[in-house]
Amino acid sequence: MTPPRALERTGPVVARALRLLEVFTPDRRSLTLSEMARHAGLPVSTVHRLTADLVAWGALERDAHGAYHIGLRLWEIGSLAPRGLGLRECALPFLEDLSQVTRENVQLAVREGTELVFVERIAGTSAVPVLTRVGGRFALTATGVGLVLLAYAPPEVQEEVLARPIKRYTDRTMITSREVRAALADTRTRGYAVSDRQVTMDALSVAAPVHDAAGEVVAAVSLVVHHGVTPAHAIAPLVLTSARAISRALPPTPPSVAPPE
Amino acid sequence: MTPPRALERTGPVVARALRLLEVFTPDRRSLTLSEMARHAGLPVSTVHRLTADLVAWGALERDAHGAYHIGLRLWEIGSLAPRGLGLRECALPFLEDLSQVTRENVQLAVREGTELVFVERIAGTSAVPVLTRVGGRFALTATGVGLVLLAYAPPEVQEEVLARPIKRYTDRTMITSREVRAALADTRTRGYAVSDRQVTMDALSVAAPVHDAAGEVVAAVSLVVHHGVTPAHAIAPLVLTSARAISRALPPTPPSVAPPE
DNA sequence: TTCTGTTTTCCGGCATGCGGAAAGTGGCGT
DNA sequence: ACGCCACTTTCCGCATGCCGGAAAACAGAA
Repeated sequence: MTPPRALERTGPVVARALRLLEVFTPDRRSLTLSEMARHAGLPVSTVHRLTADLVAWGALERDAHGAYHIGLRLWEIGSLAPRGLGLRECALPFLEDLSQVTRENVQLAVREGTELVFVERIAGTSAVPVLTRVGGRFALTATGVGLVLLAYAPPEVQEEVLARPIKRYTDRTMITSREVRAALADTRTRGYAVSDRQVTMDALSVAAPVHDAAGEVVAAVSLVVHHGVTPAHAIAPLVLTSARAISRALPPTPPSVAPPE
Repeated sequence: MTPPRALERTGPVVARALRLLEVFTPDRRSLTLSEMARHAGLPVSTVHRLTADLVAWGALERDAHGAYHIGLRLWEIGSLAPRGLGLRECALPFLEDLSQVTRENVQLAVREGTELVFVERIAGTSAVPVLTRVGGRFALTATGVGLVLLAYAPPEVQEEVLARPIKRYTDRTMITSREVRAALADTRTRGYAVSDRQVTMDALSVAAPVHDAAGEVVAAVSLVVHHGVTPAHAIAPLVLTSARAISRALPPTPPSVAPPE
């Protein structure tokens, strides 16, 4: 049924325990002991022992039916992540301005390895439905924010992403690495990225980079509007301005250079 | 200088690694290796080894200066906590209504052991300054949300909280367990709690319980207004209504009965 | 330069995690 | 009612892999 996952049951250390947290995903927020064991590729008795520790600390919680969930404690600690809530708090006022003015969707994302993670998303009142979730992941190749983050990512990351087959969402989604490379070049020269009907057929998004004090691109903001109403170049100044404002509001300490992979 | 922390360096297991995450707090979001060791009460070499694992997984990140931070990965996983982002997502629309109508502060909190954790906080445009942070902790005895959560908490928890000395914020803060007991009783009979100048001298908060499908109190909502403008009983219906609406919006599965302590 | 407070590496001993197996639990279909 | 099956929990002996002192490599500050 559920692919039991190719597993190297070799157990460095804590890695084992962390593997148990990884099995929770946006669409699997609740798991039983044996489900966890299956998904993590670990023997049940081992999982039983480890979960006991995790529950004792509050990283996991157990409900009335005996199923495990991610615990509040973990959320609490997680909310201290500079690139998570920290970034969100800095950016929020500006994102709200952007949202109020345009009544459209605003998104804030950072890169994590070869994917992106949405840190905030404000739904405009009359906005296009988008398929994103705060804390959710997405490919770097299709969205506006993704193109920005990829355009300014280290070359190794770009190569790794381009080497793999590219996910298609609509029949306008770029699928050859040639197309993507061109889009990345455009992004760098213009200073902002455009994603026209790449993810859904009714959305157009324009995204701009957020820099830290050291000049590194640490995040990307985007505005997602209905396709065909306003041209991208008309939206761009608005997004660029917000991105600059956020950059200026970031704390002087570099928000950390994460070792990806 | 920094209290090196009374430590039982006895090392069950994973507990050790989790202890390393605990050393991060809202006002200490960035720590060096040896600071972590000191605060966790563990030998440096042990910490060095463990952090390596944590960094490899993404629970911690390391910045240019070699300092450690909570990693984005942890935030990501943490955002799957039903009592964290999950709850927030259910409640947000209602909280926003409440905020828009009153232009005051709205707060959503859950109980964790003998304290409360703020899950969301919306700052009204003309609102009283409050000293709370999303993801932050607070005593159960002073705020409106706290009284609600305590009023419906299991007796052991109530006793434990009342047995300890009660923290004072203003000279109107209740400090005897007798006073608090009375307030809890009032809360239960009225169905909502009032905190009048208990935390700051210019704020009045009214809070109501949020129930899950099983009828358990799982969270509390509150409205924080300027003291002296509107009487509490005039605000109560608004808060009660919102709390009911949120209760109805919660998923049928009980959001988990956390083993506290 | 020297000195103090780091971070990193190394390694031998033994504590501790490991996981198979068997006992305990519960839900479901017949 | 019964027995079946899949799940959870407990137990225990083996050897794995963690543990942390000590010393080396490093980085600033005086």
